[in-house]
Amino acid sequence: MDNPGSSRKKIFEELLRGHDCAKKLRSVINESCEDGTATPFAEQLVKEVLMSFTNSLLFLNNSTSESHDVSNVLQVWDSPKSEDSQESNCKSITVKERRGCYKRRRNEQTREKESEAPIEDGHQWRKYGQKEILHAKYPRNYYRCTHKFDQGCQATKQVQRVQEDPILFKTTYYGLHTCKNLVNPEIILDPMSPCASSKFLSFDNSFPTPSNQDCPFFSSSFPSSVKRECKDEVPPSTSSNDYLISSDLTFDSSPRHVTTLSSTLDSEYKSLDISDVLYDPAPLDDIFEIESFLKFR
DNA sequence: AGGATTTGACCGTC
DNA sequence: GACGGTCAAATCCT
Repeated sequence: MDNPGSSRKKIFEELLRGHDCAKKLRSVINESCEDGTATPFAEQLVKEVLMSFTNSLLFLNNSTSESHDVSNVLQVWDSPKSEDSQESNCKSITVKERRGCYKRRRNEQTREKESEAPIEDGHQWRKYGQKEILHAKYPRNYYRCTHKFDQGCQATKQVQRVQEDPILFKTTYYGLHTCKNLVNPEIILDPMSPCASSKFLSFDNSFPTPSNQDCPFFSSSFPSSVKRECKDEVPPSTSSNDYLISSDLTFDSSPRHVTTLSSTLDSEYKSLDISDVLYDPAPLDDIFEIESFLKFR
């Protein structure tokens, strides 16, 4: 029986092959048209095929361990497992005994964002701690993914007001979401965004733009009136699937799909390597950049 | 009642 | 020993 890594590699290669074929098909279709552009329907079909391959590749990438993984090549978020190898010492003991089996973050890939309000980042978070930080005027708030225990999602974030500019909140993300909420996130790109290079996602319609009123995650630093973090920073519908591309909407440059969310999510996912590639609202061809990453293995 | 937040304590790292 | 990250009991909210 093949080892998992080998199987995965084969799956990747097959997906890439399909991806490549879809690309060629697109060229064929375009060439078959006099003006070099395919019919909208054909174009849409090709897009959907490409999206399917892309999502599969992305899924595969997200669901893998860091070994034998494009994550390594792509410098995808990885948990500091190597560093924490001794953590296994903690796993066989009881929860009570595990207490204190904590590691200070070090050399872990992070992404940071500052915004005027707590960020709607498309995930559900639960606050698990607050800490006064030395020389910092405002406490740091610690959040973990709500799905930490039910899905083993290791994503965490820290939110702290910016001392120099208390209007701003600095959010630091650690780890990738591996949770999978399979509710259709209806992700779209925002080709109109000024930060075209930021590959962020937007969720169709309705989730509210966060405001201080809605998302007062700061507690003790903010007296009384605000005790809770915003009920949900997000609609309960997103997760690693957030990174999936909706074939309906993706790459649709029509402004009607542009939601106000862009401004709040915006460069949230800037550092999402493979996701970046996949969601870059640049011309469709850019999506094939994934190949250069994946073939790097 | 169940889920989320608060907060003091624990413990690894520096 | 100080600091920072996490745990978990107590508390709060819906």
